[in-house]
Amino acid sequence: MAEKIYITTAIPYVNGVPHVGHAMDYLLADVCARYFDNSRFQAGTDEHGNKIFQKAKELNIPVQEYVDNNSKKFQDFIQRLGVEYTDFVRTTDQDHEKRVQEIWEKVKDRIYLAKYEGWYCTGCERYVTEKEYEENHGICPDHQKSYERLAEENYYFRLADFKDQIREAIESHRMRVLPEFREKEILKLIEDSPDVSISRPKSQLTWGVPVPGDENQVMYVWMDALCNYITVLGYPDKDISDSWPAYAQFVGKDILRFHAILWPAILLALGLELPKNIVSHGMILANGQKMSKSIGNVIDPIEVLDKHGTEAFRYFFLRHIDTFDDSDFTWEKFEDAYNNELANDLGNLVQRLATLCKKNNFVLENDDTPTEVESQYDNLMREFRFKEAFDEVWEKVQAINRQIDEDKPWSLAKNNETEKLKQVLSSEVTNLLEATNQLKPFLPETAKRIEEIFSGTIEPPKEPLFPKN
RNA sequence: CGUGGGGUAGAGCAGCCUGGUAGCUCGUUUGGCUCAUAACCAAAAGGUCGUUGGUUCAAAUCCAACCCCCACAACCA
Repeated sequence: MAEKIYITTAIPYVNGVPHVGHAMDYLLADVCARYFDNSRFQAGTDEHGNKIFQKAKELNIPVQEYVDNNSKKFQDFIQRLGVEYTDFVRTTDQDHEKRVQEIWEKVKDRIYLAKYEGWYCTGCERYVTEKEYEENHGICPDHQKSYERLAEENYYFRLADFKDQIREAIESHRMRVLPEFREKEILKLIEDSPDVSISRPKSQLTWGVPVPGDENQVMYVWMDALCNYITVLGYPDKDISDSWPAYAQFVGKDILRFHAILWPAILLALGLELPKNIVSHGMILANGQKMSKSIGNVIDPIEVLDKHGTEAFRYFFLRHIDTFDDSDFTWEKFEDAYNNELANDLGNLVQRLATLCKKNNFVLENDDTPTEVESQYDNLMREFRFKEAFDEVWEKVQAINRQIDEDKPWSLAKNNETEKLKQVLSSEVTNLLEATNQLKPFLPETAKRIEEIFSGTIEPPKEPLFPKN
């Protein structure tokens, strides 16, 4: 058996409930994993940091209990998306914490202690950039407080040591950054990326992994969270060479820079190979606007799932949300896609074709799986252009509707042209099964149902695949 | 002079890198069919391709300038 293809998703910060945007990582990774069915699939949750610590305090529950609950919510969410992972990592796992500390020790010669000075908001409990400071005229808009000039000691990671190697890896496509326009962005960004602060004084951050050998410092998010991709495999205790380097790492564009610059630097420091592909997707907008709690336009993915189910959810987010770029979600678009495409194009096609087969006692004779031919579909899938690949599948579905209209099997039946009728139905069903095969990574349950319907005695489903409301 | 993306039919988008009759989906109008979830198929209407200039036999596509929108800018997916 060939080695497994390792696929990863970003680990969400569990200071809230699953957001519709989280779904993109999982869905894209799942499509990829299902396409190369021999894959190892990581998912997880990021559970350290002040926001979580405070949130738990506000709710007056122990922090560990709080993150346990929230992590569970994400696991349930992933399951409801029909996404099947093989490994789940939590940054509060003991194994993870221990391994991150070991990793820290291994890259110690790339880490140095330095003073950080900047404008700090005691309300937000964070430093702001010079620019933000100027734009807000020195006053935090969220808390109406003046920023304070503070200084503290942080450990920094010597990113500068690896810039050339990383740039070379990206340019040579040894490590691909997708899509292309993001690659350009990252290549520009590398130039003036400063060393990254990877710890905080304990006085400021308690809920985190202690820095080994310095009881006054706690690891800040990056070291802790990014390393999940290898700690979950067992690094450094275990040999991870059957999974690492990852074939594809899926991330949102907002955290691409950390995955395409800092993360490779850490890997290089460890002497590990770089991932083959880093695939970034866009944000989901609501009516063209960024979703935010203050505007109140947040789409709750659970509501969408409750209303329309897993398959419809996957359909919309994989075909009508661009694989790489920002896209708009509106209920109207969702419902149009459901009715016009899932119900009318595909659902109705299955229904009419199954009925035609049944009425004419047609059974597919050689249920050999359709011959797999290298096609545009495969090219697109391998380039992670899932939406376009999905379009390709849909074109096939629509072509079968056209074919049935042209063949007019009902007339053939009326005129007793049984041979021709058999031929025509056979071709139509075969085409549908071919399309179904390609549908599998996107809509696995639907594909399974269609295959069941057309195997053996063909019986149209009593309940339509996608009932209209 | 921060970085990147975008401005193409009523809406949403593709085409631009590798110039050569302006395309897709939805919506609208009309016709066809009856196997099907009032579904399916066909045809039609609808565009100064942000603005101005340049290169060229030829520009949505290349170049220059400008106008407008959006995202990112050390943790709000």
